Amino acid sequence: MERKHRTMIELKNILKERILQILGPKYPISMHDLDISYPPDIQMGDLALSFPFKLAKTLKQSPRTIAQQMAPLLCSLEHIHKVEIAGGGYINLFLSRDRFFLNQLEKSEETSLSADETKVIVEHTSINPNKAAHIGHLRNSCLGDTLVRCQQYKGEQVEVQNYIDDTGVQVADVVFGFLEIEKKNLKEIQKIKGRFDHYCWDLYTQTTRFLRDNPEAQDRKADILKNIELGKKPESDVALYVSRQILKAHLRTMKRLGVSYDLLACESDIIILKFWESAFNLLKDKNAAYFVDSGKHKGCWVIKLEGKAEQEKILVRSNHTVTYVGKDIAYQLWKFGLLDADFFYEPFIQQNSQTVWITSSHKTHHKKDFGKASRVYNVIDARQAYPQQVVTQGLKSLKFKEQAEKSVHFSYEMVALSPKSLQELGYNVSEEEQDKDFLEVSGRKGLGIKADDLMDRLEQKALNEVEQRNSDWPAPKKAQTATDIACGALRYFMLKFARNSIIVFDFEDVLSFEGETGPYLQYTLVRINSIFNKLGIKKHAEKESLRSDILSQSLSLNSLPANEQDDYWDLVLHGSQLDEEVLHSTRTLEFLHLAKYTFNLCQKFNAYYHKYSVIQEKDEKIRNLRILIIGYIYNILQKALDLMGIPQPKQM
RNA sequence: ACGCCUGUAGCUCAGCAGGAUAGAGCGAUGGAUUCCUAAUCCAUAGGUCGCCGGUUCGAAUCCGGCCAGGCGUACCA
Repeated sequence: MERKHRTMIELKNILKERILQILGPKYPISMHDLDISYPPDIQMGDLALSFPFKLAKTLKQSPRTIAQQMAPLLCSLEHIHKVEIAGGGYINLFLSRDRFFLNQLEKSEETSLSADETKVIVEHTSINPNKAAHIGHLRNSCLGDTLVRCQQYKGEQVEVQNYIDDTGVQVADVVFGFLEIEKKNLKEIQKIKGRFDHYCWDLYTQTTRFLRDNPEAQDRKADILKNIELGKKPESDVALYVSRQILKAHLRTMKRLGVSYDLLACESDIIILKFWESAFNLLKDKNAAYFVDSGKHKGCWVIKLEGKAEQEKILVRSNHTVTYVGKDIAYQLWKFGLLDADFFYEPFIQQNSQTVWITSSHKTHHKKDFGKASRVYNVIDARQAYPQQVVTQGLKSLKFKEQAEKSVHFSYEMVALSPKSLQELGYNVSEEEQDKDFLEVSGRKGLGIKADDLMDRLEQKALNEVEQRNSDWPAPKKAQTATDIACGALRYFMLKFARNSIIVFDFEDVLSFEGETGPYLQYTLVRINSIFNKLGIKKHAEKESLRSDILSQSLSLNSLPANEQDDYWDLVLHGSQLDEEVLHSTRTLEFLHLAKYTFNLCQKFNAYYHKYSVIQEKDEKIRNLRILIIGYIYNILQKALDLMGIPQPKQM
């Protein structure tokens, strides 16, 4: 009986099983050898088998000879209409094109992926709530949000958390600035007009400078930090106000990118609810943490790093305060449901139709079930690899082996600034800095590009482009389209690089809407939309009914002109690989695969679009086939853009 | 000093669980607008895959060494 495949992944699995059945009894071949890849050129075949190379040694025959013996046996494979030997010993398979395409069209709404976990937590964004978000934070959120979308697409239940360090040193700095430099009380702070996060951006820089020039003020700052932790007024009230205001600003910024969260987990609640005490008890019980009574760490509680002789990391300082890593171990334990402590929750804001929850230290009437994940991703930049390793070590030392393995530091490199872009921003670049390839973004120094400023600039540029092309549109439509394009441009930009590639920020690159960019992808979708519009089809239901009309007729790609057949087939084949790319991206945590796949699909489509007209085509069979392929690509493209969080304007 | 990462076209980057002729965008040059929107498409030029050695039928990809750059190794986060 014929087995239907929903996607290329499934077809490959079906083929692998069958090949193993056929060749297994005669040759020493395993599932592992049976990797099915793609030939470099569609003329050479649709799928490629390279296992003859792997068998050459054991069989003491040339790969080509082996391929020649095997090829005839594979001719009977379902879905395959031709087998060829190529190169030094490849076996290339040609699919039955009509059958494959019809199968794809029938099953286009399904995926072949499935969940592996009971619950996945992704923590991302986690910006210190003391200043405006900058481009480095945007990279974090774009990567994190794409991970979330891909995991959901795969079928996982995903919970998105954003960690709010509302009692940390950075918040204390700004509180110091307000109280000691500006001499403002809470009421006066509340009266500040304009973008509060941008105000604090400057104040933070000013404070850093002040503290550098006035070392004696450090005592007062330490005092502030302590009072924030202890909940003493007025410092703690100011800290709370500042951190909540900035948090709201961050959420607004991220909303512009289509990024949202399920839970905002606050460090202040971790402290009040004594998460650390619970974790500390566990660590002490199992001798995972121990007290040091001599040497440079005298008086501290530390944890040992596995495999690294003499390496220990401080969890509790000699003044009895807990380090960030210590609190993070407690938080990580809680995420896995391993801690004998829990938060309370209350709604923080409504975003679209979704409630964003925040932790609370007071009992509330809301019954929520956050945490208890079976896998956790922490989206944190590469410079924090070491503390992240300590967090995982905490789990390991407590013998939570499985959880340690499923604690993933989703690491990515920073966004840096070129000396050139710094000059564009009006900074004085020193000679020493001039010679560097890039300079690190520094919130402390105020060195960086604020996320909102960049978004504003992108939107302005997009608006100019929209004006040029569609001057007759109503203003709100122009504005919305510009917003969509700006978001698409930024999100694609953040995804197109490998994680461990440092992005040296350049305005020209980000502001580009041509070539390998988000707007290129959006434009491709707009073009397809436009064809449907001209065909008089605007609604999804109309598209579906046209599709089923066409599908009810007997169709064959052979009806297409000879030169078109391969171009058409190339689109079909490429389009079928979305799930494979999502899986690949999710496994490697490299979403550039998905990005580049989508870009590639658009390139192929745009070339096709240019060569073959749908509306002008007189031959009904050909026209129908073209309608099918553009609808097919449209669906795939929509899914791909959704996964990357790239908005889909109807026109542009 | 140790640990991790990076070095591929003029520039920015893919490709690295070994596999067919090393790709894309930008930039450069030359073309396409009786058009389903040129935010597009087509063509041309451009490479010692940092260097040396090793493993292999086969190395940009794996291993070792060297060179260059970055990041990290806080009682910061």
